[in-house]
Amino acid sequence: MTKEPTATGDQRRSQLLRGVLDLCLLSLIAERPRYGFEFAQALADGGLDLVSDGSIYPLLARMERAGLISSYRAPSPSGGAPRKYYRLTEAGHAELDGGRADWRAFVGPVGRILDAGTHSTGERTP
Amino acid sequence: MTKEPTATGDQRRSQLLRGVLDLCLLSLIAERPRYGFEFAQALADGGLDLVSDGSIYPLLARMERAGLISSYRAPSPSGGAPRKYYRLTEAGHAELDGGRADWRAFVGPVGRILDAGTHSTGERTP
DNA sequence: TCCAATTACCTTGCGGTGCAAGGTAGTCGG
DNA sequence: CCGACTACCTTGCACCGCAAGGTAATTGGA
Repeated sequence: MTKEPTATGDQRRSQLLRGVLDLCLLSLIAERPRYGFEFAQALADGGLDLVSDGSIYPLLARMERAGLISSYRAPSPSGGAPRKYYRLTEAGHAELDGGRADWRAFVGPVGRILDAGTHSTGERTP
Repeated sequence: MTKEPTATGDQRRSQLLRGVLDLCLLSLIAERPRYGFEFAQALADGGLDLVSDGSIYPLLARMERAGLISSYRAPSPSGGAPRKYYRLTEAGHAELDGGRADWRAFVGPVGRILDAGTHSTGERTP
């Protein structure tokens, strides 16, 4: 404990986001059109309180450029600058489906590896 | 489908690894001492056939420098260069525990967000 | 004996991307 | 008219996985 580098734990959370953040945004957009500011909140509501808008806007721009989402502007009902809403394109839907599959194919193995030494009673094939 | 950018899907898998790869290595080492070449195989066995040794060795070096693992050399029984085995330090065990917790705290929310639009029959409150 | 194959380890340049911080623009209430 | 809030976007930084290439040690066949 002399001097924990602080980093290790904190930093991983950031790295974990990579490769999933775009999928999360896609999935959130799939529910209904969303605007930029909303995402950070929605993610925090979902339990992912670690993402800043500085990561989200560039990602949205990238995805739009890639043709996965499209945008339109609408005035803000709560006063302030107009919002830029995003919705999925067909390619976006496909990407989301593929991404969900990727995610599942990733979570299983990783969970298994991480649990390998943790098993409590070792039950199997009921 | 005209011309899938190839990237999107492929690339995500790489990014997914970030933030989890070190944990996987730690977990694999926790089972028993391992050497570098073994990891790629072990990960592939576990279903993660996407990691190259070019990612693993620098990571191992980083973790050793961080005091999470320690190494010793032993001759290869199958002929060839001597192997460099790694084992966990106390800090490594702690890191692994913390990391597992981080992982669980991450998988839940992400899964929930990704599944949000996927509900099959719309069952509710059973 | 010598060299080719095998096993294993490590390094280099590249590209992609999350983050913190800062800047711009539009609208409303006092 | 101006301060405050909402919302969007950009810049500089640093990290890290990957592909490709290079080195070292041991074995066995020509």
